[in-house]
Amino acid sequence: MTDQLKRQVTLDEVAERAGVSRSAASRVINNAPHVSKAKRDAVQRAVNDLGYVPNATARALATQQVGAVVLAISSDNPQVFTDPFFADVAVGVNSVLEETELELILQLATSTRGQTRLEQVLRTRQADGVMLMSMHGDDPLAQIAEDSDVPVVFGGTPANFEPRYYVDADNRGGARLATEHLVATGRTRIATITGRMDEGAGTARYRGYQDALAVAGLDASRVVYGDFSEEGGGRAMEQLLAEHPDLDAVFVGSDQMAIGAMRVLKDAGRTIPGDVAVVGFNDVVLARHTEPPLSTVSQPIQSLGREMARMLLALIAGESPTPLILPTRLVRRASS
Amino acid sequence: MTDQLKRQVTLDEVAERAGVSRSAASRVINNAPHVSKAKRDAVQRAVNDLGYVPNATARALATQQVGAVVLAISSDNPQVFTDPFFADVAVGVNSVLEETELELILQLATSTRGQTRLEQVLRTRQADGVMLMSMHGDDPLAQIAEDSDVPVVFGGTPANFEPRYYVDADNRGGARLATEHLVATGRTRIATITGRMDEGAGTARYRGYQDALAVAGLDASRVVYGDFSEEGGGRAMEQLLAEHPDLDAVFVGSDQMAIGAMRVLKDAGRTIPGDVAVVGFNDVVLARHTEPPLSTVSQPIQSLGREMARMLLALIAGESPTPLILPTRLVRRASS
DNA sequence: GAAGAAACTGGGAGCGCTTCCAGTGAAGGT
DNA sequence: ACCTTCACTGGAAGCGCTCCCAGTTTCTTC
Repeated sequence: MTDQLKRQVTLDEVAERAGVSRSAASRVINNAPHVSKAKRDAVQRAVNDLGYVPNATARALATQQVGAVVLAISSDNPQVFTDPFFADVAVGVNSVLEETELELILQLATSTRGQTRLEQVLRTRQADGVMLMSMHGDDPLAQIAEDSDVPVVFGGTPANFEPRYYVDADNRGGARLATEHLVATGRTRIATITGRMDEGAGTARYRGYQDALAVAGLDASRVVYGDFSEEGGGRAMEQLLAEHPDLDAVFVGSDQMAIGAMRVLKDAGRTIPGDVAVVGFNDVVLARHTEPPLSTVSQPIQSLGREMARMLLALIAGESPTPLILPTRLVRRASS
Repeated sequence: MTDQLKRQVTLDEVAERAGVSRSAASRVINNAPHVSKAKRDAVQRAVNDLGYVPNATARALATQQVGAVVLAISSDNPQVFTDPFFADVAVGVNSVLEETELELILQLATSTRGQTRLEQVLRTRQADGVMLMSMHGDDPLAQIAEDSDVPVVFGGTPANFEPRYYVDADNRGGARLATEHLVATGRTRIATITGRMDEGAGTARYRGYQDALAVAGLDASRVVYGDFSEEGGGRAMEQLLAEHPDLDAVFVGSDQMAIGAMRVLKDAGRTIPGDVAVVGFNDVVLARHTEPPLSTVSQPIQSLGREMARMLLALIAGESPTPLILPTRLVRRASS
């Protein structure tokens, strides 16, 4: 950081050097029409000579467009972003944003301050668009976002609330697939550990479980409500074992919880999949490495990010995209 | 996105309602001196009544400060960010930025476009500061960043290049710890699989390995160069086995590679840690769940992010912080 | 060759905020 | 009572860029 902050080259200087007006220079920068070839070239040359790069801030002020969108994770847990899930989403989002001029602002709205800031962005258009993830059912931000003037697309859906624009994975379908698979392999006393019931993913997966058992005519009452965490999964499994010692399979609402559950199962002396089959959801890297490797439902996470970004772009362009539900598929491994 | 984009409340409106000049209003917003208590209160009230929120863009233009810093990951691999490592760094960075007014821009400079953009940010001060991660030795961005007018702090260091401001983990010390541990447990034919040798982390860990063996008076020639990936680790292990079938331990430059190496080891019929002890580096979550659980060197990743942010803040404030090296520690598990 | 259309061109008014500066008046000192 | 001193105050000049608009030039077409 030297002191001689060499002043930025401005449009005026470019215009002067090219011998044209600032308006003309601006036009060629934004390649708008109504500039003669000669001037266009002159400006082009001046730009190169001077190494001119437009000042994004000034442009933003003049055009009333920020030139940035935010990817927001709203949660009470500062560590959520630590979930590899989000990194994947971010990669997807980035891949499509990279083709545009838009910056990606990361808002981990995990403290009150963060929430407030996100709220202000939503209310006062401090970004051209917002992608909102991991909303809990009663998060007031959901409604604020829905009412906002700035384009918002949800990633996943809160329970009890269907946003206008969202992209989600087919949680219900995936859960049904998983449960059907358990049925098909001869299990009859199939339990489930759900995710948080105030998140769409939690309830949808539970419904998928119910769907499959209803069709098969099996009892769907072996359920314990979990919280998506590994420890929570362990606790839930203990409770399940206590209340339904006869179970021969369990569909778990997330891989994290499934890992906790498997540990408890093993500690209790049950073999997997001999005594009880386990299938999770998400297909995190870890699932491949557990003992035994975990059967799970895989969702295209990077695609989710990509589609969110695309949908947001469409919204910004003034279109009205329809919500998107991405397919999930069963990945069968040794635990079932 | 309704059409009635209710125009934003401006400072002028606040001033008018409070019956003061715009200058005065501006002063109280930025709580600068030279405003009487009476006016201050009046403005305060107007702000609340109107729900005024300053326009960040306009402010940025006037103050010549962007109000945002970027966290950049420069790499040729679009998937790098998928490494849970970065998510952790981001969480750390966010935790300190949350206390400030600064936005966090994520730059996954993974394509040519991305690199170019990052370069422009660096050259034309489109951000108040930059945190740069995962630089390869010959990445031209390193030099550009170092010469830039905008404050830059490096996360980790490229090989052959010591940036002015950086925070890094004590890779060499950690590697030495790991290797000493192998020595202490009676191993004598200790091999290593290195990381990419154009990254500081790669070379430093290799040196740590050499340090320990030199002190112990053991042979340090059983080395194969890896690339930090799981497959690369597997290939490296195969080569090691072929060239040094007598090895009884291997220090691997990253957990990812260690996982690949363990698979190859098992496939080759060697028991872990019976025949050969394995220790990795990073302590990714996965390390806890491998079979057997992987001994590894843990580094405080979130702290790294936090310290990078803090250092950047200091730089922006005009201070001259000194580089920081964070401690690493050995986590002993069943693989050694 | 004249009229009308079409394509350029540059002046200037902002976008919303900060900040310099000259001016005002009250408080303090002698 | 007079002169400083100093906290206020608001007007005005930008920050760098976009874009409307009126004026000018060039091109068509009879």
